[in-house]
Amino acid sequence: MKFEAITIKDIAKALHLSVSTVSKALRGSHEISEETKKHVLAYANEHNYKPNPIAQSLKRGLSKSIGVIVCNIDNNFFSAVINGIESVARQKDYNVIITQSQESYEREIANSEHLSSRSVDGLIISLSAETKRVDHLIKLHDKGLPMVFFDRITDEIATHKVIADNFKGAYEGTRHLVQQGFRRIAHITSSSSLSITLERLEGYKKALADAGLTFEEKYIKLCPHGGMIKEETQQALTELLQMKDRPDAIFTASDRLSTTTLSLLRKMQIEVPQQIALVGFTNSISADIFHPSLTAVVQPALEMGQLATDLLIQLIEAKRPVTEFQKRVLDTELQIRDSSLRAK
Amino acid sequence: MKFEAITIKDIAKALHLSVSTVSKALRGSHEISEETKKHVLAYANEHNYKPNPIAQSLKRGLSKSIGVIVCNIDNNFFSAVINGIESVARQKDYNVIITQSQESYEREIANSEHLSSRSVDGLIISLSAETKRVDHLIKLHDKGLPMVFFDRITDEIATHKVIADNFKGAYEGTRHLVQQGFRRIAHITSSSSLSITLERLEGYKKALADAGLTFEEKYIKLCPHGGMIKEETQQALTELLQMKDRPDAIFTASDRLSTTTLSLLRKMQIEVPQQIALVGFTNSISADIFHPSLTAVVQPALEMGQLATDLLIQLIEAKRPVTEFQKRVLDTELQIRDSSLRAK
DNA sequence: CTGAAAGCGCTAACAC
DNA sequence: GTGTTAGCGCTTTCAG
Repeated sequence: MKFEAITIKDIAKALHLSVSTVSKALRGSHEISEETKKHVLAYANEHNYKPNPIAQSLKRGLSKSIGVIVCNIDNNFFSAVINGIESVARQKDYNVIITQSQESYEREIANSEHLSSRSVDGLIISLSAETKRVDHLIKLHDKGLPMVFFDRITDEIATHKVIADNFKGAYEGTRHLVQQGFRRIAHITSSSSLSITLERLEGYKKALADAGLTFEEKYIKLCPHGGMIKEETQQALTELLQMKDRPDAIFTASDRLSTTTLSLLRKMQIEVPQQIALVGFTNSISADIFHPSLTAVVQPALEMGQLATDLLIQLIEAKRPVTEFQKRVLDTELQIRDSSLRAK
Repeated sequence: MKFEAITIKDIAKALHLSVSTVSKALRGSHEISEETKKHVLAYANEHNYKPNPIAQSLKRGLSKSIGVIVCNIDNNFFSAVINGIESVARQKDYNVIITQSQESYEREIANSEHLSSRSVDGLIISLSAETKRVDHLIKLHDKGLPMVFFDRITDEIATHKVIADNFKGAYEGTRHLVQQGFRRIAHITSSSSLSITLERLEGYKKALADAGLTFEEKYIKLCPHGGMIKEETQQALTELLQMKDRPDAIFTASDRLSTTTLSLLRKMQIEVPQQIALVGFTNSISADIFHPSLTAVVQPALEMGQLATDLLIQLIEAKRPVTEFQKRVLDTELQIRDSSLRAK
């Protein structure tokens, strides 16, 4: 089975014109008489002619589509980013092809190779938690494939980048816990190779330092798969809770980590915030109905997606090679709820 | 800027062969000598040759990509379905292009037209809440575009369909409330034009009937935009709560409606389940950490996506027109949590 | 103002 | 076993 559509040739035949005349007429060229144009347009509309985008792509060497690689769609942060990507792409008449790395380095490589080789005009990427080397992307970038990074970025490729103000977000989240009177604040975060991990860690450290609290290495727990593997989070949490100077608060660094931590605490019947407080990065639309409602550092996910797409399309459509690259840092928002409030 | 890649022609030139020889060698044709094949393969590998998928598509008249139209990605049910679609598509070497209707009829039409006209080989669709007529899809289907419906389906197009057992899911959810001792059970649901609305309503009614409870029209509240517009849900809820024989339980029919209802009840400081119990269709991965944890009718979203994709690819790759269509009905699961438990 | 023809990268008859 | 050629649908010189 295949889908049959009307082509320029069909129109030409029906109207006793040449294909080139029809082609020009359809695109409103000045060299075609008004009358001919009218005929052609009328016939095209009537028969619902749509140019074959594949043929156009082959001709132009551009596919009018952009590829997206995120770790996982099933995550409020990334789905909101994709929402943003989609809206801008649609408006500029680009298709969006979404792929997931599932935090796997292998799959990230496979996806990037699949998406490249002419089938997309550019790439929007957030690195997987497992990714430590970006040679696969450097190779594509060197060959001229435009790309924009967001959220989990790399310094090794010179191109546009869009991130939230991770330092500030983490700083504010941690400072809030300090202000509430918590003193032993743990930090559960992702793979140490991710840019966001470092930035958020720095914000956390600074907030402690500014409050005169000493930073304790033992309170930092890494989850190399960013919460995709529940056991990692379980393990991190268990270790924290077994310490003799057990933390009185936790600051989690990502969407999945935040919800998983809350879920695990609940299973262990540990009361939040009475026994341990919690603040986390999350874009969950349900943070207000969690038990307890979750104090959240929220990223402007939609805007990040929109901006990344704008920047990518600029790169794709640039007449001359772009040499000045932007690193856009958008503000986060701290939404204070019950999970971080000091019991009176 | 555009992405330059090596072509068959380049290989042919370098090896002093013809393009057809190279083409055949690359696909391991028997008519090519082992030696030539070896040379060609070696050169291709070395220079990282990848066939241009656009040219292949144009040639074959197939794009090896499938289009998806869902109302919204930012929703645990749909993102999980997409996860399923993606996994099967990837495995069978198809690209997935995801679009969102945002529950808008207009956008559904625009998306379906955009995706068709040869740029995708088939469509996987869940209808928007606003959609009452499916002429736009009938037109495409009649032209030979394979499509598979899931979740929100239509009877007007003869093709494969994949749904959850909405009747049974709603029946079990409602019966559970009855068993817990609730008697005035309201039902907040989506647009009356959606198949899922009807099926779930029937399950709800049957459960009441089997329990000897009389069905009350006034306890049914429709949200024509399926929860996308918060005010609709707000309105529905307010009306229910102001009744003099106010419901003692609510059964919500979709992901968004369930979380929005819970959120609104919390804002109004109405205790769940003490003042009103709640059971809802939802695939939220966080239902266990809601306040209270939410009793959920869960759909096998991943499997639905996988199955729909399998069926679609069968249609696309069928040698002869398919005339026997399947309607696959997958089981739902009732996860009982606190929101529906009768206070002792 | 209109048409013929080349070519985007690839495949597949059909020659040789 | 290898090469020539036509053609997928479209755009774009270049002639007429």
